[in-house]
Amino acid sequence: MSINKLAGSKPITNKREDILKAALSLFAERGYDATTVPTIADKAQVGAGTIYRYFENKEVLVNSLFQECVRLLSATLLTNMPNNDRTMREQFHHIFVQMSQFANHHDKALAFIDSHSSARYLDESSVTMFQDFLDILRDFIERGKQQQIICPMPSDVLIAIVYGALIKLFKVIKTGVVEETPDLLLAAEECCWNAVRVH
Amino acid sequence: MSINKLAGSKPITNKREDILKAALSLFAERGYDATTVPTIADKAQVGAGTIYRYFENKEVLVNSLFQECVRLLSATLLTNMPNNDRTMREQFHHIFVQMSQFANHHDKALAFIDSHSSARYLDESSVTMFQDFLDILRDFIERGKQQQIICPMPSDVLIAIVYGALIKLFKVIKTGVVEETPDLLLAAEECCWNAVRVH
Amino acid sequence: MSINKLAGSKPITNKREDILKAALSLFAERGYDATTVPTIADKAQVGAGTIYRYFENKEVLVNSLFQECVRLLSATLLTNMPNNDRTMREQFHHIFVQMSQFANHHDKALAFIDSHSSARYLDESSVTMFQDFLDILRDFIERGKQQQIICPMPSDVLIAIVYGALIKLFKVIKTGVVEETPDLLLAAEECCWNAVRVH
Amino acid sequence: MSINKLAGSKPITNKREDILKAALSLFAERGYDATTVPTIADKAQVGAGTIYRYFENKEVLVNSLFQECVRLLSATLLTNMPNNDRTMREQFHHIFVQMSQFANHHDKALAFIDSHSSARYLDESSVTMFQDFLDILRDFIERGKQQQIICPMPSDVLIAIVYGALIKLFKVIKTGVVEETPDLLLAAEECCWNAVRVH
DNA sequence: TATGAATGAGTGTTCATTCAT
DNA sequence: CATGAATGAACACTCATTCAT
Repeated sequence: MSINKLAGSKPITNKREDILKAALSLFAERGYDATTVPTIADKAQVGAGTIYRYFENKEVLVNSLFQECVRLLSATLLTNMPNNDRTMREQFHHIFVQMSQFANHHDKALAFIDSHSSARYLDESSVTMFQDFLDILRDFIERGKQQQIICPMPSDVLIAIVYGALIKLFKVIKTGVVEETPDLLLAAEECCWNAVRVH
Repeated sequence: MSINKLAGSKPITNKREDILKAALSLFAERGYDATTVPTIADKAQVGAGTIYRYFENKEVLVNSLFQECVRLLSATLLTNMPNNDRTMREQFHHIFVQMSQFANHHDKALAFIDSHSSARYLDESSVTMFQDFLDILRDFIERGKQQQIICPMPSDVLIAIVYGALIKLFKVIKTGVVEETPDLLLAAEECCWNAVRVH
Repeated sequence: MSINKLAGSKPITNKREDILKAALSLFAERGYDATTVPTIADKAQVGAGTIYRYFENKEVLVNSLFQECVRLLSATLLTNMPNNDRTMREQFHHIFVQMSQFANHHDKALAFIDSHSSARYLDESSVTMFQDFLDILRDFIERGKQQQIICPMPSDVLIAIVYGALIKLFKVIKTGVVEETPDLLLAAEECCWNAVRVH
Repeated sequence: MSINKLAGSKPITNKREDILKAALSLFAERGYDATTVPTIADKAQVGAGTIYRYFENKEVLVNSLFQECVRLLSATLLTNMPNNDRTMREQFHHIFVQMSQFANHHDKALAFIDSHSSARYLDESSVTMFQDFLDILRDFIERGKQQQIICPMPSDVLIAIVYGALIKLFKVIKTGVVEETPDLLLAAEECCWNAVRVH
């Protein structure tokens, strides 16, 4: 029996996961079109043909990966999300902290999501899932507007501002240009909050 | 005399411009790697070989285009830039308005610049030119910090927040999801300003 | 077990060999620049991409082929080369006979070697290997000069004369313009020997 | 009036000659297929289109050049050719000397002729003209055989031997590997003569 | 007459995908 | 299940040739 198997259980190394991890890293760094399937196979330490056992083709792979990343991001945002008897500011703090955690724990996932979120090869399911993620922000924004704590502007505009700011913020932190300290994060969070709150 | 010529001047239809325009549109929409040279040629209504009379290869083309776009964006930002005896808020208004104008007048240039600004095929000159653009924002930010009008945070972080917000903001406006009205722009400008100013 | 396999051995049809054989035929007949890679692939009965699994590019292919041909020619010349206690004439007989055998057994190799031996795309290794072949002739010539059996002239000149004569001789025989008989070969050998020996 | 024109006469610089000269140099050095028409135009200092005023296409150009070179070589060989009351040896001396002169006076013509004499793009007229040149050697050889001064072998074989030797000989001299002195030429001539004469 | 910008068919090469093992 | 050799369509790029000037 293979050393990789325990009787009746899953293999210790999961090839599907290896492939997704390799693809994430490469898609995030070079983009979908500049990443070849054999390169993914090399990085995942599997044969090129093996990728086609788990994903019908390259487009299915990128959609699977996108959905997995977005699902995880949404799940992260929703984890322990304070309910509505907490202040909007506390809820925003939660969003910011969870985004930050996601950026830290899933190395290139945020960059991958952002750079691929309007790609021509995303299928309906991927687009929907990304909208579902944005809807988490939208819900927050709209509740804030109802409570007259967040600016009375079209939600899409407010989402764009805060999402755009967060994406570039975590990107610049990731590059190491600035040191990530608790104080810095708190200050940046305050900036983003100031962008959307009523003054 | 040909209708295409004015005495002593260049031809009215400039193939180099046609190629750049077609490339901008395609690179912005599909990305560099997914855009084929023949497709650019078709859209520019020139032969495929003609592109190589004007640009040594595809990489030179994308760099030329990138530099031309960034140069124009920087020039737009600097046009009639109020000098330092105007308030920071007035200066920010100028930046915001000029960015908005650029987004309106140069259809896909902002999206192209943002999605290609950290591409592996950008040459040193392109990278420098993009840094020069960011330095316009940086100068503004740093003068604001000196005057204690802008938050005392690392400039790179503040640039990321405001640049990220602006990029996604003009993108969502461009898509037509929200109607671009003077009031909306003023409100959005205020949001972005609130993100970075001292409270 | 497949008919194409013998236990522990390579497949009976070797694609690398097929490609080299097809390339030899085409390069010899039409030259390097007039031979397209797809044409080689067709003749070798492989896909165009397959050639690039075995050779990095067309230049590597032509160099590999050149080296293989020259190595084989040198090996043929050196096979059973009589040692120095045989007369120069006997040694020359051996050279002539082996060249003739090579021309007969390796259909277009001699023409290919000659027409490509000063090509701009030959790499250092190919050039060296061809010099090594010429050095076999040079060694012979110089031993002959020492023994005052071969004309006291610059070796390069003598090599040119005898190599030039042999090349065109085997080419005309190959074309079938003249019938190759043992007598003809012996007479031609005598001609070539007379060109360089002392009278 | 142009400085290049004298009333009623030909232009001082003849573009057709310039093109042929440039083509000879490039074809001899890199071969027909590796030489581009624009490169010839550059070297000839004419526009690319100009070449097509003088030659219908690239194949017509190479055939015209080939024929001009071979015609000149034949003419050189026949110049002052001693008639039949001179000895065969004297006639061979003439052939050798004239070939040597041709190699010296027409820089790359001999290399060009040899490397292109069996090219697929030569037309009937070119092939005939090259045969006519070989027939000069053939006539000499056959007269020598009749007089039992030259070996009683197929003329094609003897031609191959002496022509092959001469080609490589003048090539090695041209490269400058050996210094061309009158003595060297006389000795080399003797070698070539020994190859074909009866012993 | 001479030009060289423009062309598009054809080149060398890559890569998503298949399938025999 | 897993593989990677093999494929051929599609790519970036070149160049013989044309034609408006």
